[in-house]
Amino acid sequence: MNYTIDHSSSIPLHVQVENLLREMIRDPEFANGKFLPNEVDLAKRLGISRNTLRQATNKLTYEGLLVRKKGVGTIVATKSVNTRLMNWPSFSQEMKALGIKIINYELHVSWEQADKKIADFFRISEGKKVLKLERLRGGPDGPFVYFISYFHPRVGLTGNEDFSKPLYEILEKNYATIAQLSKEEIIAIAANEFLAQKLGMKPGDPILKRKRYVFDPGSRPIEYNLGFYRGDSFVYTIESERKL
Amino acid sequence: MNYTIDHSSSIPLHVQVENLLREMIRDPEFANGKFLPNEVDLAKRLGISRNTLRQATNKLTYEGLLVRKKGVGTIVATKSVNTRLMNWPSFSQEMKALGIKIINYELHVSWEQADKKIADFFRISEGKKVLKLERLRGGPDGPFVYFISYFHPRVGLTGNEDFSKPLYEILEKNYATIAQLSKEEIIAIAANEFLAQKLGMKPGDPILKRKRYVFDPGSRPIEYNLGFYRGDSFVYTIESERKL
DNA sequence: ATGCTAATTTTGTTTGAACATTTGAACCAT
DNA sequence: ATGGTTCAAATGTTCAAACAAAATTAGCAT
Repeated sequence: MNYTIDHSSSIPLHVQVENLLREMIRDPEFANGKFLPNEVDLAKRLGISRNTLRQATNKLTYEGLLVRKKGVGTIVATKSVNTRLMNWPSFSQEMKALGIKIINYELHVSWEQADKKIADFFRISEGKKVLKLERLRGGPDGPFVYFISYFHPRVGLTGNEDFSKPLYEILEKNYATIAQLSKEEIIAIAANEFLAQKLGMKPGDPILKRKRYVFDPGSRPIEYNLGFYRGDSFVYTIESERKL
Repeated sequence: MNYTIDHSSSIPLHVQVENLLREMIRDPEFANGKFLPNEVDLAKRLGISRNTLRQATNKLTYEGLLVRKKGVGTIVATKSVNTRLMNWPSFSQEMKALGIKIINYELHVSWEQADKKIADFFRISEGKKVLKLERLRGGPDGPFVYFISYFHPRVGLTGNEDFSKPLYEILEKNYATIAQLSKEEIIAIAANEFLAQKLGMKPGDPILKRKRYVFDPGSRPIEYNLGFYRGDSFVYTIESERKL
């Protein structure tokens, strides 16, 4: 592998090194607990000073991607420790971060009359048609989440979009609608017959139910989302900060 | 205000400066959009090199407490800008918001040897004694959550505190320890014999398990918290904002 | 073998210096 | 006034060097 940096480039060396290291630690040769070359050598190899190298590693250390230990060396943080504050990860991003390849097991698009709950949230009249998207998704070992999404008519979805692609991509690229704020509710429920069958569980098994209300930058409702996660396979991770 | 630092102390200068700056920016004189003294002057005034000062400001900048602008100066981030994430409600606050009066059904305090998991999180040696707090709490209709908390020895709890009062009150008032950041994991599990008995459910019933890692403003671990919520009665609510 | 000691390796801390880049203000010519 | 240039101030980048502190390793004495 030939990780090198460009001294004549206009972008700062420590930024180049930072990006380079981000690639490095994704590389199986270094990933997950492996040692990085020691600072003095690595700096020499890259043709930069140790300080500049540390400028980059400092940032990655803050983010929790690297763990340094005095007298020992620098290792790539194990995944469990990881999970840095991504402000609001979409499902695809969440899974990618965990190194899980997403498989769509089922995908169903339909137009449905808004019931009271949805009409209230969307602030539209009851009975108006809204797009409903149902997806059974999971990893190589089988499905582990059943999604139901309703979209506000305003976003202009036709139902003919390619929903195998990440949702945020469809919304942002094709419709310039940017989700901004979400409100969530999470509870534990027992699987009913339907969900048990979809997720490969027994009725009564624990399921994580996540309701998500999504708003655009103008605080207008754009999506109502329900997710049913297999209790044994999904870990929902949150990182939050307290107001002073 | 005579902010000074101790050159003979064993704790690194840049850490002292970092803490000093944290106080500074809470000071009304600097808080909220005010300019910090320029780097060269401030370094000189503190009797340290500019690099050491930047080591501290870098961290605060990364945390979003300071905003630096080339050619202009460094200002304290305004709170509105800094509200990058939601407030972080404690259990008491959550319940109060829902209009539920909290009742402590059981309360048990003990000292326990830290196992590997806890020792790792607290960054202490395995087997060291830590305070363990177990609480069965709920509303008028019965208990609906079982809490287990472990506290870092640093916070200095004796075990004789009045734990019927809100935790954050005990920590902030008596020990000036302010929780700042938390990491959470939520999964759905089936109730075991013990939890079913405590929460008045049947074994196998769905339970929401919440792991919470709590850090102080210096990112030092202070509490490890486990919460087991009755699936049918508790709603966990989250509000988050997306970075643009 | 066991346990202590010393050497080595590696990251941590700190300083000083030089130059680049960006911003804003002062100044000047039209 | 307007526009452009210059200058000063502030942060940004980068290097070289020295010593401190912690962890591991090697070696030595018992």
